[in-house]
Amino acid sequence: MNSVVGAKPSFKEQMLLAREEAIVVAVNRLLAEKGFDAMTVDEVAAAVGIAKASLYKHFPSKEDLAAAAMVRVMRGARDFLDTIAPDLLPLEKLKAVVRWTIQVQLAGEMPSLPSQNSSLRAALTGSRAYVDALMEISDCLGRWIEAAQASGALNARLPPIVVLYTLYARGCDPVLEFLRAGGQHSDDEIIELVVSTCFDGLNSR
Amino acid sequence: MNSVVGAKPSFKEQMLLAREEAIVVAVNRLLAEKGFDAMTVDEVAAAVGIAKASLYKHFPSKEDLAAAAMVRVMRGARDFLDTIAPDLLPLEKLKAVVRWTIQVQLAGEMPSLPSQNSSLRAALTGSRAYVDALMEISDCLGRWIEAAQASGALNARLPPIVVLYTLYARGCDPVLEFLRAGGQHSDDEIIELVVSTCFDGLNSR
DNA sequence: GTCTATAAATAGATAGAC
DNA sequence: GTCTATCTATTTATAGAC
Repeated sequence: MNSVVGAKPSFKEQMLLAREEAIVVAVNRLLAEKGFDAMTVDEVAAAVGIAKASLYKHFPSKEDLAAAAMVRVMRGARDFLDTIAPDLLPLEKLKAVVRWTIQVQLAGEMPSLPSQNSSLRAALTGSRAYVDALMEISDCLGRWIEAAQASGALNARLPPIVVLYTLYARGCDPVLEFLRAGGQHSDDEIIELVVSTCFDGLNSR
Repeated sequence: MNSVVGAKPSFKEQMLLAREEAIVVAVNRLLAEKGFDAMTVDEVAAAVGIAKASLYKHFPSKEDLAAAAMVRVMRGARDFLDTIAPDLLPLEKLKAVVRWTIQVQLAGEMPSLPSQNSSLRAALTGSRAYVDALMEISDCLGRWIEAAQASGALNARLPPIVVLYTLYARGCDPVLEFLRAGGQHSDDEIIELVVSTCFDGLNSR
């Protein structure tokens, strides 16, 4: 009974998890590069170096592959939140999150999913791991947002949900690729420019 | 020789143009609803009410259909720019453009194209009408941006190209659909919230 | 679990009659 | 130009041997 939660995984189970991790990493990269619709299961199999039929032994559908990649990203985000110094001001915590999000995108590791695809939405909302991670993240960010608004660091006239969505939207910001394609700015410059426009806006002060 | 530029179109030619306009309108709506990859040519044919083969008599490929829809949108944007009162302050002109962009999106008339699809990019960059309209728009917005920066209304430390891309990005802002799905805000409220976060940022002043 | 081979469905595009 | 019918390629997914 090594599959019990908390029990030490057997060697075989470790190999299985390592293989599935390799699959999810490949899916993650392909989702970032081409998006869900353009990514094919054949490409995933080729990238991992196994047969397509073997893929389907691990994940029952293309949607589940994408969901697993999203779970990985969400858990990475949640883990990052835990590394943020607790003594930072709430506003600085939020800026750190946005910087991290942009870095993931620039590293080619941010999956891009079509927001309207219903079968994909079903796979995501049906994934306990995904929903849980997303809720943890939203709760944490929500607390920081309210604290920042209470202290006057964030515009208190904006509904917190608007702030939250605006931060989430930095994770799929097309400005990044445009700026990168222009070739006029380094990645660090791009990060600071986007953080600036996000928090300070375009107006001068 | 009624196809000469400026000549009065014959009745037949008017019918042809009207039919193609109906096609492009349907494509525009489907592109806004489902995106390029998820939209099928069969759906377009069904929406217009003609056979798929007939579609291909008007447009040689799916990419050309999407390009025609984009040309329509770009020309609409360019025409809107011309309606903006010349005596407005540059900053107000830019805000008016963002409001218009958001309204188009909320009306379900903003095509969503995958930014990485190369065959689609080729069709767009190969369309004289598209490139011309895009350049006219960028030139106009660029002038307003520089004027707003010169007058101190816009943050002059931001490269104008960053401002331009940030404005363009409002055309595919996922915040809109999130807020709409939440059901807590009217369209007018959503517009003002997004305009506010775009120009004023999230920080308080 | 991994493989080869193949099924089943779908999509973009075309042939040819009218 | 419009239609029906079809082609061709691709894609998700599975069967069955090992």
